[in-house]
Amino acid sequence: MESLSPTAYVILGMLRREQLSGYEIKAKVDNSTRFFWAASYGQIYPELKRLSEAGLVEGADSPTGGRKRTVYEITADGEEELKAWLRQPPEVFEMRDEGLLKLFFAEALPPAEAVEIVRAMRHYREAVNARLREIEPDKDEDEARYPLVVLRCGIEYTDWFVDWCRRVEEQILAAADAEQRRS
Amino acid sequence: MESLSPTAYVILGMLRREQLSGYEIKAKVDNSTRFFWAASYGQIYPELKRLSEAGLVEGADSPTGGRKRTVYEITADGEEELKAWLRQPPEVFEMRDEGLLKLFFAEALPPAEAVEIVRAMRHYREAVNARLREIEPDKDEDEARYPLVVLRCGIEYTDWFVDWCRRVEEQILAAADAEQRRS
DNA sequence: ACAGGCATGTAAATAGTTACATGATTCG
DNA sequence: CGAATCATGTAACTATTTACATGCCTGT
Repeated sequence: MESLSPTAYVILGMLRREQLSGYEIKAKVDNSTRFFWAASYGQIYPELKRLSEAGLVEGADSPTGGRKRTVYEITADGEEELKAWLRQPPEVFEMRDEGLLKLFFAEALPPAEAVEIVRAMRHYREAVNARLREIEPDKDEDEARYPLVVLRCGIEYTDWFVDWCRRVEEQILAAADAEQRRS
Repeated sequence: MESLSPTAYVILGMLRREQLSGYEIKAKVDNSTRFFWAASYGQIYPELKRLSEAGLVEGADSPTGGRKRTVYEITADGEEELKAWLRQPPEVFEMRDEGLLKLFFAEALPPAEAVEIVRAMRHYREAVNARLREIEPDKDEDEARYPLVVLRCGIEYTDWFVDWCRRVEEQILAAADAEQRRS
């Protein structure tokens, strides 16, 4: 069998706990894994079709009133595929942070403008932190142990990042001050 | 003017400090921004051509012996373009971490296997941390202030992440223990 | 002589986002 | 009634990686 796209496993993982429609999967992803693994409709719907053809999920019509709707359920094969993937060591660790990239090149700007880059980075992380803290109390400790562990990772990470930004902001301003006094 | 691809700015940023060939740009990226902004040959060479056509960089033949080689230099327009970009608030903050994704779904595995996911994550971050610490002493404090700030961000981040992994590993094993004793 | 690094480039494949089209239902 | 949300899907675009092809130079 051809290997599955990484996004396929997000779908299998989500379906392992409950039956969901494509629309609901997208909503779940946006509220949880999105911060370290996003997925768009453009991937979810075609992928559901492929998984269905491969026999890893099964769809059933389940209209809400007259609105047509297909809910998917994971099959035994799907669950095996998911577990086999979980047992492989993770390989993708990617980060694309435009803020860090700009800061890296910030020598091209005066300190007062360089510090703005870090401030923008901090504001973004503060917003994410607030968003994650909103989600936290919803989770039931027992029912969602690992999702909660991961969520708290996000909170702790953004806490650390915000603190780092604050320190760097001060550092840049202090260095600029010292330089000005020297001249 | 059409807006530039994000990778174009990596090139402009690198060329602002010194003239470089495409090959050298790739090497620089691999030793610095790669951890938060990668670029491959497949992007660098075509992008250099485009930037050259747009007048933001200028290439000059500079063969090493009989081996042909083109070094690029940033133009005044290129520098303006770079600064204008640096002044825009950063927008891309993406992360794709297969380890966190697997951990999120780890309920499908027994704790002894779930903990392996976290261990793999830790080993990866430990390796990155070691790599960054190797690079650190090379940097001259004054000549590369911002690159050093960013590098130390990477070290601190991986330090934090490794510590988080250790704590989660213990937590998972402790929970598994408690559950076993209960039955 | 040959391995490894320097050097440039392209083609194909894969990934992923965005925008759009369609239409039903629910809530205020 | 209109806006928001539920629901499914596709097309076009952008980004990016991987693999390959080519060939020179340096050190062993």
